Amino acid sequence: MKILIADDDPQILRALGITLTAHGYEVAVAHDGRQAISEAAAQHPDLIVLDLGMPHLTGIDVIVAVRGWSAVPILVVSGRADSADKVDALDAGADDYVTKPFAIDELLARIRALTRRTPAQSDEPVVRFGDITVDLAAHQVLRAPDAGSSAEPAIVRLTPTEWKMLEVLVRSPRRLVTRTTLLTEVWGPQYTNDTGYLRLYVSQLRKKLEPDPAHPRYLLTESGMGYRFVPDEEPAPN
Amino acid sequence: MKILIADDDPQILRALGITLTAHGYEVAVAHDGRQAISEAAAQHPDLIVLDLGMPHLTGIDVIVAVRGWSAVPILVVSGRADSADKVDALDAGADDYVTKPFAIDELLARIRALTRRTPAQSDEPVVRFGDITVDLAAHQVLRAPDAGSSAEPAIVRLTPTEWKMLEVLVRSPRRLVTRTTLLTEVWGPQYTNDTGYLRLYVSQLRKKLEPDPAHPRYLLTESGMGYRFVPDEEPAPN
DNA sequence: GCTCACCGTCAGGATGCCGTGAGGACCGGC
DNA sequence: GCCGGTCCTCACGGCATCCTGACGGTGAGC
Repeated sequence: MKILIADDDPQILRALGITLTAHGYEVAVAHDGRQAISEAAAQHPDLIVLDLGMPHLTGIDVIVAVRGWSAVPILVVSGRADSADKVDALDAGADDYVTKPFAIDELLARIRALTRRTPAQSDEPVVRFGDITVDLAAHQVLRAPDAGSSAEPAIVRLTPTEWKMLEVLVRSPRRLVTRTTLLTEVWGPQYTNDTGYLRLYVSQLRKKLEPDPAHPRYLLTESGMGYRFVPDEEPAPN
Repeated sequence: MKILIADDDPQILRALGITLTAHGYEVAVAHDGRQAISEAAAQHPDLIVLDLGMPHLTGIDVIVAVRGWSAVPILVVSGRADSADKVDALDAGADDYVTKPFAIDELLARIRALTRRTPAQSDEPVVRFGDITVDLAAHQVLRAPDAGSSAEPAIVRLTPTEWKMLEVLVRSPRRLVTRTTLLTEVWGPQYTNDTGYLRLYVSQLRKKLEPDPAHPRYLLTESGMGYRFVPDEEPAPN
């Protein structure tokens, strides 16, 4: 769940960012109206927390611009408590309006209320290699059936640890992933020196994903350093 | 566009009724919590303006009850400005919270904001799997009769908790639903660690929905991660 | 050819998670 | 007050997952 915070006060920006991150949200920021619009377009946030009093563009302009192409929930935060301001913002397309100063608990509750109506729709990518399809959003791995057969794609069952490991590798295609980063990402920050699980789980992943586990083609090992996920470049029709 | 106003103060009730009628809304009224629930069920309003401080039932109870079967927008009006009250109401399922005294213009703008958002999601689908039909809009689950029999579809009775859980799963077909998201969606944002209810309700849902509860086909469990609803694709030959 | 470090794989046991039944607490209806 | 329904707690058997230890293979350096 990604939230875009648009505010020209760096202090508020920072405080809000910390709070939202602590509550499990992914956070993007913008310092003025123009940036708010471009970030909203680039990041596809699931919600926008928008300060009305920003330079370059008024908050109303930002709302109208974003509403031009997106139905993302917009929560306006403003120092002005005048009802005319609220009416203007809400009628421009905002979904909620909170006046400063506000209780952070209330803001969080309002964020939950708004995101409750439009759940998820994350645009996580789908990674393909060989006859394997990794769907990051659905947490699912599928194996395409043999060519010519019209059977269903088969579900590849992964254990939680196997999945986390595959996720880390697949999110950094073609890049070397150090043994220590793999350990900390999958098992936690306190795990730093390998005692053998890495080799085990790489082995099991290869057994489940590689066409020929003995000669890996996608999950490569860099001796002494770590592992590397390499998707096949061109389709390789041969 | 029909709005249900629930308030025990006849003066406010009357003033709001006149204003809303003048703005083209159809108006229904309730004088206490119990009546609010029954009117909401009978009238199917497009929005509910709910006073928190009513006799017979607290406003929170009304929200929870209505949310048990309906997603109608709920705008809470209350004399209490304490942020804890706001958080409780919003987390119970309210969509907005306005403190008295309020400007009538602002209330109207918030009503417009809430009603603007809902028609977009009026495409409540009907989900089918096996001999089960889940009607999200009607909040009903039906089991088709045996083939050849000309009997009526039987209604499958679900408790409120079972329904919420099924709804969350069915709304994300094929996607893994984490244990924590299930908990927060069904029991509320403050519930985050399982103490066993999840397993219990999944078990009961399977007992009511699965053709063979011992070998689930639609409500699958991903050990260590969560659950997944998988509708059947095409018949899947061989 | 030898050593050594590193990697891949297998099997077995410990741990934690899952499904399910029984029973108590609570609440609204009669 | 009694009763039916719903929700939750607790306990137990079964199983998936995880980790450990051991063994063999490979390649680099000498």
